[in-house]
Formats: sequence, structure tokens, C-alpha cells
Amino acid sequence: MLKREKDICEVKYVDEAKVNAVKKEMLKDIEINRLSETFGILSDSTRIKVIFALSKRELCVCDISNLLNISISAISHQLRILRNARLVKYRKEGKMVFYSLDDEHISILFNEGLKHIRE
Amino acid sequence: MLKREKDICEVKYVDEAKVNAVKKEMLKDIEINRLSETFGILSDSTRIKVIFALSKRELCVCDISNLLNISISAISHQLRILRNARLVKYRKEGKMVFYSLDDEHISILFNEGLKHIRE
DNA sequence: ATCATAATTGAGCAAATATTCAATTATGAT
DNA sequence: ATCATAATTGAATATTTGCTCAATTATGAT
Repeated sequence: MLKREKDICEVKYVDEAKVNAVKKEMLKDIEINRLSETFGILSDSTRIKVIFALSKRELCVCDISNLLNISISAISHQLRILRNARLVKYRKEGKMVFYSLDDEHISILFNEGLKHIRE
Repeated sequence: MLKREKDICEVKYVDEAKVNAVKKEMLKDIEINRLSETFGILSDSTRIKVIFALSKRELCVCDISNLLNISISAISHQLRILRNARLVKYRKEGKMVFYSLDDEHISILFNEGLKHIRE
């Protein structure tokens, strides 16, 4: 009755019905991946600072670098991640590039996180 | 006028006033760390599945291992992370340990994330 | 007591990730 | 055109992180 492809865990006391019931309700793989990616973007302290700073006002790369005391290169790499995730947008003005927040929803998530740690 | 400890970035065109204004409002280090830790816990697909499963019902370690098709050891390591973050609680019954969600607020955050990716 | 099972733990490994460094692109000033 | 500055990029490095494996703890059954 208990058929398993993996014979590592030949567990006897598993409640199959219970496990299967949860398995049916389980999130889809794509949802799980998108969720972990979304939260992953907010899981780095540098990116948190960038998002918070940009929630206050538009800033150029150099401003952010100075504000966070982090190298231009490092910040540029992180901005690319935020850009790819469509969390920030930018506009060019001469040699400078100004970044600002692009996504309303991430703000909600971000503030929900703030609420959580401040309670 | 422009005094900096780091002479790597001797930038001239930084808008000091703007940067300082944002710097004043910046989150405290401890808040930033807690935020990134909180989001970091939700940034792993295995932990997402565990949290989702436990949001449906209480499960023992072995159930979770079977449900997610992942080794007992691996799941135990992840459960420790969730325990340390006080996101799950447990009760012992004989040799088995049953886990369930401990934190209402994380559910809110989790569901906000779900909303975000599903919109 | 011994044995088997459920779970935890620590060490080691492999994959992912953040930062640095050097090179490059792009723009504006001369 | 040359030069300086703002930013991006790729490679290399260092750190972090998730998993496996082996050993260990804890409980229940015999």
C-alpha cells in the first residue's frame, strides 16, 4: 500500500491521508518560486536601504553610494537586481542616472514587514 | 567643505543636503537587520512550502519530510531556523514532534506576498 | 537492559550571492 | 578630437546558505 520512489524514508507512521490532503492544496511551483524571489529581493540589507531611501525621494547612483557608504560598483549591481525585478525605475539626465521606486505593491509588502518588526 | 573618510568616491556633484535629509530619516541598523532577516526567512522555497503546509494543519517532522520529498535532516535544519525566528511552535507526543505556525503576523506578510505575485 | 524509531545536531560540501577590482560605455566640457 | 566624470559590466573573491552524511539524543517497545 505504501509505495514510494525514494526508499530512504521508509517511514511507517506517516499519516498518508493527512499528507495527501495538504499536498492537494499546496502552492504551485511557479507561485513558490515567485514568492521566494520576491521576498529574496527584500532579504538583503543593502537593498532594503536602497528601497527605503528611494521611498523618500529620487536619488542618483552617486547619492545612494554616498548615503549608504558603499561603492558605486556594488550599488550599481544591486540596482540592476532591483531594476530586473521592476522595483525601481530610472531616468537619465546628462551623465547621471536617477532612480526611484516603480512598484506600489512592494511598498505595501515592505511596510507590512516594518509593522511586523516594530510591533 | 566636503569631508569624507573614504577618499575613493571624491564625488563633486553629490547633493549633500538631499543625501543628509534622507540619511536623517534612514531606518536604524537594527531595524534593517530585522527586516532583512524576516524577509530572508521567506526567501527560501523549502521554508515557504513548510509555512504554507503548516498554515493548513499541524504536521510532524516526518509528515513534512514526506510531503515535500526532502530528507528528515534537511527539514529539521529548516525547522530550527523557523523555530529560532519564532514562526513555528512545536509539541512533543511520544517520539514525534508536531509543528504548527506560531506567528499571526508572518501570515499577513506571507499573504501579502501571495497577493503581490498573483495580481 | 537492548533495540528500533523520530528527531536534532555538527561538520563538510556545493551552490548561490554580495562585494571588490579592473575594464568599459556614455555623456559633457574643453 | 581629448579629457574627466557617472555609471555599468564581467571576472574573481569572499561570504552565506541549503543540503548530505554521520553521529547523537530521546522516547517507546520488547
